[in-house]
Amino acid sequence: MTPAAAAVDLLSGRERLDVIHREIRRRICTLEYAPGEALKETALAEEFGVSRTPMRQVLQRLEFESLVESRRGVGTLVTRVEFDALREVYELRMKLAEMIGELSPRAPTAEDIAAMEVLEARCRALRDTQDSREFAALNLDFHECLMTLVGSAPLRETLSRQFHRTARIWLSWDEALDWAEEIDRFEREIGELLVALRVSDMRSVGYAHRNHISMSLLRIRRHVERSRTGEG
Amino acid sequence: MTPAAAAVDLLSGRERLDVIHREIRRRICTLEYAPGEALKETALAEEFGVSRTPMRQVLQRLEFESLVESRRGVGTLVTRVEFDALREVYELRMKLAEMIGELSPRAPTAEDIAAMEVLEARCRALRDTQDSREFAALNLDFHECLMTLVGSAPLRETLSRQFHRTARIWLSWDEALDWAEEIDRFEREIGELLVALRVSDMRSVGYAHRNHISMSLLRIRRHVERSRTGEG
DNA sequence: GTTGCGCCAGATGTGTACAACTGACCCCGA
DNA sequence: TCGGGGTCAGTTGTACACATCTGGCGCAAC
Repeated sequence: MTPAAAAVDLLSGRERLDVIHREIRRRICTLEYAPGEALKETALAEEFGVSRTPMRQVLQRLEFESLVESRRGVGTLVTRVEFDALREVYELRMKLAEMIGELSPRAPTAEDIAAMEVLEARCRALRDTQDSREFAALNLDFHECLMTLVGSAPLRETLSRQFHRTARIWLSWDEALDWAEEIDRFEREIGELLVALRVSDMRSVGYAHRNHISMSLLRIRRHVERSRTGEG
Repeated sequence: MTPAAAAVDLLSGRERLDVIHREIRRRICTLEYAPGEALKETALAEEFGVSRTPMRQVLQRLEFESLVESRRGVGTLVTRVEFDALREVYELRMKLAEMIGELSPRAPTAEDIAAMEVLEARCRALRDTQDSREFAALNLDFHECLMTLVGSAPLRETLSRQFHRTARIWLSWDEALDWAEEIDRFEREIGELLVALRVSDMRSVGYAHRNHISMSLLRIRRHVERSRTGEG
């Protein structure tokens, strides 16, 4: 029995499928599965200790989320992230982030703040290691932590969906990034959020996150333009 | 062979499933399937001339869209629309509507305007009939027409998803509504959109739609409060 | 050497039998 | 009459066999 199968075989029904879904999504968002790579239902089913039928449910859910695309006779291909689509997603995410403090905002608890402080510490520890896998994991965990602060369920779902759709873009430029600067930026964002959280100012949380997305898009645009110039 | 099966059996693969999905979604949004009603995979599969496997795909997609909920040993239940959830959805839709003219707006063509004029005519014709089925169909068609004007794909998907989630709320108050007033309001909204479309002012389109959603939420709130008062 | 055709391993899509579970009905006893 | 427990018809969840299709490889003709 594979480790993955051992981890999920004691769960039952819907929970098991949720765990498998999260795990495969994690692999896609951390580039363990590269864009364009063909996943195979049979291999995944065997790894997780289930038959093809529930594994296909998971993959279809990922297809609705635009993370994979099933093609008959070929495989289930991990999607690529095109810049135009990414720009539209980021522009939407910016607007959605503004709403965090406006739509049914939830007052942050001491636990929320503590969880965010743990992330801040992990980010600080990351400075020297340049571990891109841990960076990816931190990014996903940060998002999840932020989502717990969103009071409006439909807003939370929408934010989460759009986030995962493009989360892997950073890792694909591994060497091209100024690592220290990226860590600095990330740590600064978490710091800003913590300041706002400690005074229960969810509007500031939303706007700070919005600004982070905005600046990310600017950097992506610069990076893409530089690449195109280099190619032409 | 049932009529539904005859209509879809010449399509193949993904298209066939899309057609079935749209049809069942339509039935839910027009209250042909009442909230709480248990749909049966076997019966639906037989009606559409497919086996349970693809029909389950469709139902799972509807479950992701929060329109049904599968429960083992019971059936696939059409969800109910609670007011708190509805309020959150409407508040999000209001914000999303504002973005129609801001995120990648698309210039309306003569065809777009013509299509909207057809809807206006249908709305006018509806005034005397009080045909709630046609009202529901018109509402869905209007939404679809509006969505063709949205340039940003992620925004369009999100708007559509949130719309369908609550679209059936109107029909459940069939007798309680002032029919003539509802038709008037609807016709006025289409009229406002047409004015904006004719001058290619997509911002006005978005804001007009936002206002329509806002006033709808107000009326829903009034209706709910009146019902609760009446009950208590 | 190049091109084109055909075969085929292997992938996803579909149908079906069986397992697991739920809710209601019925019957029996107090 | 009412309460409780067992039985069972009917439903969704799972596994698997088969149908259908794709892309690549190899061979033959030119």
